[in-house]
Amino acid sequence: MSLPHPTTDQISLPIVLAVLGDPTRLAIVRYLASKEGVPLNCSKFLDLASKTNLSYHLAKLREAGVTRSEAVGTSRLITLRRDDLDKRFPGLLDSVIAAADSDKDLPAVGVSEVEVSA
Amino acid sequence: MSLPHPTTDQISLPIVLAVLGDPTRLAIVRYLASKEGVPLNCSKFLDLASKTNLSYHLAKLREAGVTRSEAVGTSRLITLRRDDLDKRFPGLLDSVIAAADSDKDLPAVGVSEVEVSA
DNA sequence: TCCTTAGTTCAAAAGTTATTGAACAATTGG
DNA sequence: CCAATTGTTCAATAACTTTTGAACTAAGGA
Repeated sequence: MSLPHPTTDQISLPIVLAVLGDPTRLAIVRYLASKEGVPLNCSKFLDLASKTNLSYHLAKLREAGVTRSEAVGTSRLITLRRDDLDKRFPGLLDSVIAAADSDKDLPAVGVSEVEVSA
Repeated sequence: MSLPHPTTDQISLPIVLAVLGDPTRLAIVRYLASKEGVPLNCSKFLDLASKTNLSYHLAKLREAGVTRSEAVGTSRLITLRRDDLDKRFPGLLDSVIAAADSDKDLPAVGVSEVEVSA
């Protein structure tokens, strides 16, 4: 941990909803959820927005308490604060992610990626 | 029905989240949920905002597909589109309402009301 | 040490949303 | 018909949010 994060009980519902109500941030959260446990760095999300803009969106997610950013070397490792969100707002994250997964119009990370098969 | 409403499959997740990410609108939805089945008119929400401003917020909720507004005489009867939302985003509305109910900092309808007992 | 990589910060511009008051429309009761 | 009630619309403004590029910092490798 390095940057300011709200504590679990400081996480606010309207702020979380507003933060998730942006397609770019929803795509980030969805991707983090799909790689749960694996801390990702910002470069993973470069197909969603510019580096500067990503920095802005990732800061919003962090400040809302949705993600945790840890400085490691020159990278930031980003993880979903699933436990904290589940404790504070039971069921919310799961239903948002399920809804996002079912929405074909949403931007997504790595959609234009080449699938590497064995 | 009288005013433009999206069909169930036109309801968009980021739009719903953004619309719910406003304390006034969250309070409206919460109150509608607590009076489920009872269509309410706008005047019920006058302690949340001015008449003009309510008109704006209620239009946002309607356009997002969260509520239904029916013109009856000079009133609008407003209901939650629970079935449609549950179909489109299972579990989402319930978890948002449960989270809102547990948040003591959120504005609410009728909080300063006198309780009329028998 | 110098260069590269990873990401931030800052200020400006662009775009969007919220809030207001005054004027309007439609329905209903007297 | 007249007045009251219920809510909308419009234009203005205020307040935020998003996006951008240029300049920056900090760590790590050659």
